[in-house]
Amino acid sequence: MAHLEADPPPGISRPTVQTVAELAGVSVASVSRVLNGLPASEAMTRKVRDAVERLGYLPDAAARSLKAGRTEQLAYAVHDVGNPTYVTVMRAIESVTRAAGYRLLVSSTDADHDVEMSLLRSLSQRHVDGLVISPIRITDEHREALRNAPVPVVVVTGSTSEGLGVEVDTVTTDSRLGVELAMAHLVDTVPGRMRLEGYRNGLANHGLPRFDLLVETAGEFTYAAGYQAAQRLFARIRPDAVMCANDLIAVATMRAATEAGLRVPQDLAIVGVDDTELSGMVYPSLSSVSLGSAERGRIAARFLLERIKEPGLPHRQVSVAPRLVIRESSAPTGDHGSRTGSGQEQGTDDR
Amino acid sequence: MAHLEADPPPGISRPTVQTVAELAGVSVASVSRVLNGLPASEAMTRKVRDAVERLGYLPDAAARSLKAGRTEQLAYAVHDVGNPTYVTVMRAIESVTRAAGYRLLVSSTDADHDVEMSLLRSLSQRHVDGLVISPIRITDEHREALRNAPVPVVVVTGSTSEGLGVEVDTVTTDSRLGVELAMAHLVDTVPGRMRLEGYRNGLANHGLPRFDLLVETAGEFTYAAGYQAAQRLFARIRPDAVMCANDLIAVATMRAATEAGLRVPQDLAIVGVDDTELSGMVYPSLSSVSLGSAERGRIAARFLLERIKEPGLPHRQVSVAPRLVIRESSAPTGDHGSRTGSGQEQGTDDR
DNA sequence: CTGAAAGCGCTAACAG
DNA sequence: CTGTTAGCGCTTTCAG
Repeated sequence: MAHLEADPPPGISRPTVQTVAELAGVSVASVSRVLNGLPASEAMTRKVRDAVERLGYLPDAAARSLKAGRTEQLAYAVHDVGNPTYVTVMRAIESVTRAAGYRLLVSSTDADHDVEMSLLRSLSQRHVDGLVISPIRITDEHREALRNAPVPVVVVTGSTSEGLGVEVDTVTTDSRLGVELAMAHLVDTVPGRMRLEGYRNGLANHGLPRFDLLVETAGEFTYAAGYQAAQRLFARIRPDAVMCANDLIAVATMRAATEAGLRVPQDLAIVGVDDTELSGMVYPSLSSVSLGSAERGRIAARFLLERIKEPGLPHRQVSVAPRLVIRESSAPTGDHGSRTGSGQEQGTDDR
Repeated sequence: MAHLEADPPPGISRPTVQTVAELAGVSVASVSRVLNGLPASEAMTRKVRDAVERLGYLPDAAARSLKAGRTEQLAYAVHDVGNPTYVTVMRAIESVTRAAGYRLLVSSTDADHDVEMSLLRSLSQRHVDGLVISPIRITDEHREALRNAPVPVVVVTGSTSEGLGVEVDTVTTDSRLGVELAMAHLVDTVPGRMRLEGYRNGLANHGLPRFDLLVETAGEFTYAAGYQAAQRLFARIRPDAVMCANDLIAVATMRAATEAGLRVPQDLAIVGVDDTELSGMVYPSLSSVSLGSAERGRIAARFLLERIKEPGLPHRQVSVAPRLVIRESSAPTGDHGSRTGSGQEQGTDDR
């Protein structure tokens, strides 16, 4: 790589303010002014725009950022872009930040811890003006990186933050409460199928004794893992209801149930968590605990923008209330279908 | 958490190489060398690392990019991050580019043309070293922007490129051929349900006369649009098979069919397009035309990396062969369930 | 209203 | 092996 004057093989190096200024016969300062909409004479403006047009000039973002100290970009770092939960959060963040003139970049770490850390570090190295991150769990390394981050960071999680241990803005939700809502619903609205007393006692005495197999999938919130766990479960017992850790697992459980000869919801009620777009698409549609993804995203975005504007702000931690969205998969009556289901969201779009 | 000298809230500016050099009692050049792993003495290395540690120093990406001319970042611009097709492409791009040491940023334009253009322009302003874009359709503005782009761009589309009209690397697939495969499959494997002769004639004479209602949804490749179109369709006729423009629409059609009292596949065969992750999740699982998303992503990534390395390369356009993946929704026999379906991908993971 | 000039933070020659 | 120095491309005082 002979580096010398760059590498303009067939091409002369791309134009700079310099080039534009020369072609326009004005100073670089004037070019900059025109480009940034600062006061300039009619003639000047025309000359500069002309030159810009002719050269196909585009300002260099790196140089501009260096000087300005801002990039006009924000980032959202997630484990898995494919997960519908993050999609909902992301859309919310984006709509808020875009309105404020920022571009949102999404970066996926694919559940790799090292990648996540390197991302957290490098993205915050002023490639962006701020960062929203949805980590699965917070390690000491995270804490360290968050503390050092030269740009504002907001953490969005789906589960209650167990006292993050760092001073950061945090938006969480009480997923435990959400699951409780779902449990109450299952117990109350699906009577006759469930041995209520034993169930309640079991819950009280040993935690969730009949869910041990599903617990095996913890940490792997994927369709595949859910499907296998559900198969194992149905090979052993025929439960009356299954509470799944997320929608992907719930949908997988629905399939496994059908294959095992269980009808949903007549024989088996199923509830998922996250209230993703998926829940309204499957048949029967899936009851799910909404963790307020859209709302969390919106709040996170607002927090981030506010902190960018005013870095000294005290750190805030809010928790969004979970909400149970009942659909066909746990409908009280065996009759599901045209009555309940259009497959569309009913009411607010706040997932 | 008093952090020593970090955390100057009302704040002294963040540390620079300058600061580090002073604290370490060495020159800025030495700091840079140590940080970039260039030859340095043991003692020097220690001193610098020490100072870096104490200051919590992180290099400024903008400055580095400005100097180096590279950002080590690539971007993938899509209309809708929520669409599973793009997710597959994205994963493929990322795994290739990450191996080459680049970070991938995803940017969603939410089907907004203006946003897409502004994104295309600004992202390519050297915020990234290269760009993959999946536009829905190419306008003159696109052509203009692509022509001017100061960084390499690769276009990935799902449909055959109608001669893009610009010199760019392009990765497409012959979706028309894909649909033909699906049509042949539907006609051949679902006999007895279909009035073959009339159907074939109809195809030959008038295009796809019985699909007019679905055609209404063109341009809106969403679940909601698909659901409504399917409802309209089933209110008018009871088709033997429906070929849907993508998986989202197909899944919506499945629900509408069920609600209309049509069993899938016994009464109605359904085939989607894109072979997304969704296709294996729904019940019955969805037959779908694979447009080779993963492969397209991989090729696009390779093209981009190669062009970054060697800008003078001639522009390439490749087309990936489509492939029909038959699942339950169009299974030849009315018997579906445990036989066909695990809900898992069978064979290659090449969507 | 416009031009000259001083850097933003970093890397890469070039000397020493 | 280490320090000095000249910019990368742009914005922004400060004079004119």
